[in-house]
Amino acid sequence: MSYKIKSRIWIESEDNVLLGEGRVHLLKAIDETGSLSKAAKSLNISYKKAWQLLDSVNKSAKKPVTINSIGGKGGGGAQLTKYGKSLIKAFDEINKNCWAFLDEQLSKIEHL
Amino acid sequence: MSYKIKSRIWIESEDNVLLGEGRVHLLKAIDETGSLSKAAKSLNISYKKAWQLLDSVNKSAKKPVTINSIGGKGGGGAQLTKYGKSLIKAFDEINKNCWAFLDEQLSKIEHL
DNA sequence: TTTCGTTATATCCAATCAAATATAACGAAT
DNA sequence: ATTCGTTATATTTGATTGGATATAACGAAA
Repeated sequence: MSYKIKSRIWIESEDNVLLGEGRVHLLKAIDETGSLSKAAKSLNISYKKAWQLLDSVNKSAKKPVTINSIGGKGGGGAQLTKYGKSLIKAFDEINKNCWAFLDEQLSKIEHL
Repeated sequence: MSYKIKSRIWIESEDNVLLGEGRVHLLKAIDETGSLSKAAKSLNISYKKAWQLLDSVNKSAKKPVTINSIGGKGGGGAQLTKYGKSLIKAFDEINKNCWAFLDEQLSKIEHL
């Protein structure tokens, strides 16, 4: 049984985490459900945690990543901005490339 | 001010963490000081944490990474094995390559 | 103006994690 | 035998984290 190489990448802004794997999952769930509370339920995390993550994302980003509305039809909701979608796309691509890169590096430890 | 990409890589064996950045730092300090307690002090971590890390490393590795001795001249000590040194070398190289790789990926977010 | 489901926030409690402390076991040297 | 500094381990305390709960604010629609 050989060793495996694992990795985590994330994007920072002024030493604050902007996007990591968990945050991207949350943003994708918001995009699918249209609300933060439904996204939290779909990910089986508490609303509190989801809200804290989203708040941190929007505070770290240069431009809004979601538009959140309170009240009104359906009680309100959250929507990804175009900017948010482009951030997710960039993260996913870099992350995928990183995995592929590390796969190539496996040869450096297969003899150990 | 632009975003930054950060990363962490680690090597796993049977779903146990074998080597990460912290563990590599500890092993290098052991190599320099010849003892686990001195290594812990030099890294400003508790002996307990250092011991737990080293124990986990040696339990996850296929072959011993350190040889630990109790009692005797100087009270005992810990020494890196050749195998441990080769693991560190491989980790460092892969990690360095990963940083360089992610530097190249920066162009994918510099417009965001 | 009442209803509704949501965002936003505070509070409390449990659980997990880290630090600090204490102590035994060890073996070469004296 | 005693000393010494180390490895190895348990215990306790404190800090941080996360979950659960409660509640206010909101605004469109009925």
